[in-house]
Amino acid sequence: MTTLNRPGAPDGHACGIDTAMEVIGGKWKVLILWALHEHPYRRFGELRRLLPGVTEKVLASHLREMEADGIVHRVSYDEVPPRVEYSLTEDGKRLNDALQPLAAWGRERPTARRLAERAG
Amino acid sequence: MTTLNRPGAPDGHACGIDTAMEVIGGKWKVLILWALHEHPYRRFGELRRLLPGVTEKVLASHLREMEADGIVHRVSYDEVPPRVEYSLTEDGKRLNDALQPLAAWGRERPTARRLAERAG
DNA sequence: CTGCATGCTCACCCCAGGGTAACCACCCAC
DNA sequence: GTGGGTGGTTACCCTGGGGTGAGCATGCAG
Repeated sequence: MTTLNRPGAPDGHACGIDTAMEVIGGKWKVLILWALHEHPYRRFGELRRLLPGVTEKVLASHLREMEADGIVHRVSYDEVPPRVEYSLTEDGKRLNDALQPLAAWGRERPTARRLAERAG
Repeated sequence: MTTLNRPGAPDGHACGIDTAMEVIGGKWKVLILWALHEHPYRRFGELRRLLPGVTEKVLASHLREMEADGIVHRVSYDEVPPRVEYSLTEDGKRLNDALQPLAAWGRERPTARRLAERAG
């Protein structure tokens, strides 16, 4: 069971966060989202270069899932060499917007304790 | 490397989302956050009952990490039987607030494609 | 003495998600 | 014919996060 198995949340709330968490649950998904937000209409290789450390396999599978989730749009041009362009859908843009407060929280937070712990 | 290994994000943005994602990265953390938001000052056992499916081990370790991250506050009363109360810190409350747009996105989203796919 | 209730810890196992690397089909430049 | 660049796929391996179940310290009710 990879989903959060809650037909009704703790006390009846639909909550919705778990839905969102599933969609952005991959290791690189928020970064892909962010990259596509900053650089609309990128090709596979460009995205790969924008995300140092990601492997082709993982990038491909993440993009595929995000496409299935309707947050990225994929356009394949029938050329040689092949060209594919990825962009955010409207829903993806809204997701990105919804992530901004979280990003702000992350940036503002008062010197997280566990970061020190990890560094040490 | 469990962190997202980005001294500077894709193109120089600090981004901050990855920080937040680390903090809420556990399977049950957002639900704990939510539960503590709806029911402030809950005991371990109560929390457990609020999150059907979570095991003691995982709940304990998640609470521990969240405490280390400064988003939950733990108060242990020297009684018998032991009593421990968990609550959100100010930072935790802010995190919860920051999650609301995400929750809204999750609730509003137009019939996610992969949900159907999973059901089928 | 037994059981129950609390809030954990410990030892163990399992599997999915992610990493590694090779390969494919296509065409062009050399 | 060899190499490069495109956007992938396939096979395999490996780690760690989470699940399972037991145990522990304590005191009270029965």
